[in-house]
Formats: sequence, structure tokens, C-alpha cells
Amino acid sequence: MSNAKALPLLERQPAPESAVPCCPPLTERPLTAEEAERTAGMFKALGDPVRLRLFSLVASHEGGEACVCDISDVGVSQPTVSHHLKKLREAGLLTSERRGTWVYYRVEPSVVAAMGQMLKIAG
Amino acid sequence: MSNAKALPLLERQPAPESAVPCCPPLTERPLTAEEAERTAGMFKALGDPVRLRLFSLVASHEGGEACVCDISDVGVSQPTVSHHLKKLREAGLLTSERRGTWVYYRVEPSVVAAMGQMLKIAG
DNA sequence: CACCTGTATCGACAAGCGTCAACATAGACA
DNA sequence: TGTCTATGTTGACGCTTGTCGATACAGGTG
Repeated sequence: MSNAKALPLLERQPAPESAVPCCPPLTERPLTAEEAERTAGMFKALGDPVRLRLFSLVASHEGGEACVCDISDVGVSQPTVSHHLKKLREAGLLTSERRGTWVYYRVEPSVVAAMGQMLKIAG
Repeated sequence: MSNAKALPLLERQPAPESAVPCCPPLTERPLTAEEAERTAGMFKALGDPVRLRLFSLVASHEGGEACVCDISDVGVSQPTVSHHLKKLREAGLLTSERRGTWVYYRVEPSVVAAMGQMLKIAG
């Protein structure tokens, strides 16, 4: 990139690349290949019924967080629950924290908001 | 773009039976297994980078619709494009209509709105 | 220390998915 | 009719994913 001038310093770059309000509404302009690559992972994470249930269990739990023990009754084995929670974490949709014996998961609001933003329908 | 002559003013077919204001926001209450099963398919459809690009190409195209020929330059072969468009159709996100030589795709707004609704963050 | 419970990881398997080349189908036009 | 273009379908291939049992790790309790 050829940056030959004193920069206006106005470009605000959202610092962490992990928790990213990525893209404009899908109706605004076509996504680039790179944007699509980054963003598809979020939708993919919710593209499994078990993960979608786990996510809604965390999202709707009182206090905004849920212990694994609160949400692990979704009809699959414990290792499978753990596997799906890891996927949701890797996609940036959930964060986890161990407190004593239990591990608590909570929703990452900015990422979910970014997804919702992309689905906004142009009036 | 080429304007087909003497277009038989497109009659809008009624939405498919799956057109769905499915579920409340994911923060409101946990999804049932059945709801999750139905809904995950929509997110899954957008969980592939090529499909996400195709969808945004249709969604952002002028007139709200796009011919396959307008959007097929996404770096995969023509059969693959057709395959992905079929997936998006089956998920209820796109509808298609043949007009003469070309096939036009457009977004199904109610389904996209339902997805956005689910991602609404509780204040 | 030993033991128990909650959660994550490993290894393996079947099923699903993305991709392509080849072929098929639909419409326009000569 | 036949040929050309635009899309869809088929069949096959390899990679990914969801699932489980077995096992490992972490923290509490006795």
C-alpha cells in the first residue's frame, strides 16, 4: 500500500479482528470473497440444530450466561455437547469462563448483532 | 442489461408453504428440537462462502432480482453455482423464475426477516 | 492423599457436503 | 428441422462434520 501522505487518522479500524462487526447488509453490496469466507463461519455455526439449541439455551438463560450443566440436555452425548460449544466459541458467538467446578458460557453480543445487521432488509 | 421484450408482466407466485415467521428471538426462550431442526437449515444455507456471496449478489442486485448470468462469476464452475442456488432455493431464501432464456433469482424477504428477528439482541 | 463430579480431548466411524466433468433440458432463432 | 446458448442434473471423488466411547484434565470434598 502506498501511503505517501500524512494520514488523516480518521479511519477507525475496529481493533480486534476476532469480534468483528464485519459487513454491511447483504442487500447493500455484494460481499467480497474474503468477506464471505470470514462471515460464512458465523452462519455455519448456527447451521446445526444442536448448536442452534445450545445457543438459544445460553442466549435465553437468566443472567445472560449458562453453565454447561444447565444446557446439556439436548439429546446428544456429553462429548458432543462439548464439541458443539467449542465450535460456537471458535465462531465467536459464545465465550466461556471457568468458575470453580463449572464452566459458564455467554453470548458475544457484537458478533450476533453483526449477523443481524447483515440480514437487515433494505426498505 | 438486456431487457426482454414484451415481458408477460411477472405474476408473483405466492410464497412457498415454508415461508415462515418461525421463531422468537433466540434470547427470548430456548428453541424446541423441532424448531431448531427447521430453522438451522436457513443458517446452514448461508454457512458456505460461495452461497453467501451468491445470496448477497442477488440481494444487492438492482431491481431485487438477478439472472444467473449476472452472478455466476464467483470462482467455481457453472454446475457448482447451480447446485448452490438450488440449496438456497430449498432453504427458502431465494425464489427462481424462468423468463425466456434466462432464470432470475430473487430474495424471499419474509424468510430473511425471520432470520434477522431471531438474531435480535434483547435490550 | 484418594475419590468423585464436571468438562474437554482423542480416535474412529459413517454420513454429509462441495466440487467438477459429462450429460440433459429448455428456449431462441435460422 | 437443427444448432446455439443458458441452466439444471447426474455420478463420482475427496474432504469435512456429527457422533460416540474411552480417556484425560480440573476442581471440590473427605
